[in-house]
Amino acid sequence: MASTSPRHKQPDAPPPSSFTTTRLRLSAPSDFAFWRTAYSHGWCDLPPFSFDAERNLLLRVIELGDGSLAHCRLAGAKDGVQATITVASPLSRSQRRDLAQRIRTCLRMDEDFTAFHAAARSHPGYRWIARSRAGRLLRAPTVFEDAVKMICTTNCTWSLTVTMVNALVRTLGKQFAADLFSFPSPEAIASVDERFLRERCKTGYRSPYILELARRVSCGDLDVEHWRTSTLPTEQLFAEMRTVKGIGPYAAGNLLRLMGHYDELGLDSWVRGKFSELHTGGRRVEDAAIAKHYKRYGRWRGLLFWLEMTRDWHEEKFRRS
DNA sequence: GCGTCCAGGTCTACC
DNA sequence: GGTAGACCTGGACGC
Repeated sequence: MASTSPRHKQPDAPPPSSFTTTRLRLSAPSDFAFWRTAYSHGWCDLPPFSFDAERNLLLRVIELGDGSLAHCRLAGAKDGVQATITVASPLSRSQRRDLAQRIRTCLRMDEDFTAFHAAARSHPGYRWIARSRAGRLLRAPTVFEDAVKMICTTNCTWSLTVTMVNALVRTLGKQFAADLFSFPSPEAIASVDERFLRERCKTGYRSPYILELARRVSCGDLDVEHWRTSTLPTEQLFAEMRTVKGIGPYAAGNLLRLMGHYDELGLDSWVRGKFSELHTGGRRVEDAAIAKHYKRYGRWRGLLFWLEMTRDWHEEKFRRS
């Protein structure tokens, strides 16, 4: 998971004016908050996502099921999301449905957070979560993209993660317009070798892990997309994720959160420091002590934990949410 | 400017 | 099961 707050940069250049622009209105439950979701962790700062913090916009290129590309400019609306879509040729009805569903998946618009917000209200220290309608965590259109990005967050600084993902997108993604690309498919990554990833994408020792994941997914040996709908108990899903090389306890714990399983914490150095800052006056604490602290919150502990760690991102920078 | 050291998760070999 | 070292890069630091 992105363990530093996203940094605002200039949004990508707009698509060519010769393209067709259309609008989609996506309805959401009353406890949905667009910007709380878009800015819930660092994914909004990793290509193909980008964001405009001045105007509260989330942007990205999405690849549809038929391989066509659409540039999406997403904004919060009174009852959901307003999407401004730019495409090379007009969307068919099925393409519009496909695109709408992918946006809803990224923003978790069809998930029920009623029980979570009720749980948050029952703890005085977490009532702000329900009030601010927080809880939905942004994710990619595909689990494959989430998994590759998660591997790219391991054992490095956030700036290096941005470098790696940016290079993957620019060298192996499909180009939509001058500076706009999709995230590369498993097949695209599987088509190159380890040296390409090391030298062109700067993924270093993670290269064989990313390559193996891409090859297993592209040949059908591993179905990561079913992780989002899996009914497996969290422990088993965690174990399945751990079979992917490069996905250790931290990466699996954070991926689980993106799959809607919130009983793992997914600790890294940043959240350990943040926990110490908030709870022990800066004194270093063992992972077991952090786990014990959140155990009382049951199946929601991983989400309450994450929202507590990142609360100041919104309060200091985006008070409008 | 250059060299050295360190931080950051995961894997593998070894005990 | 637990531990140590390697992996790779960028940033901090000292010279």
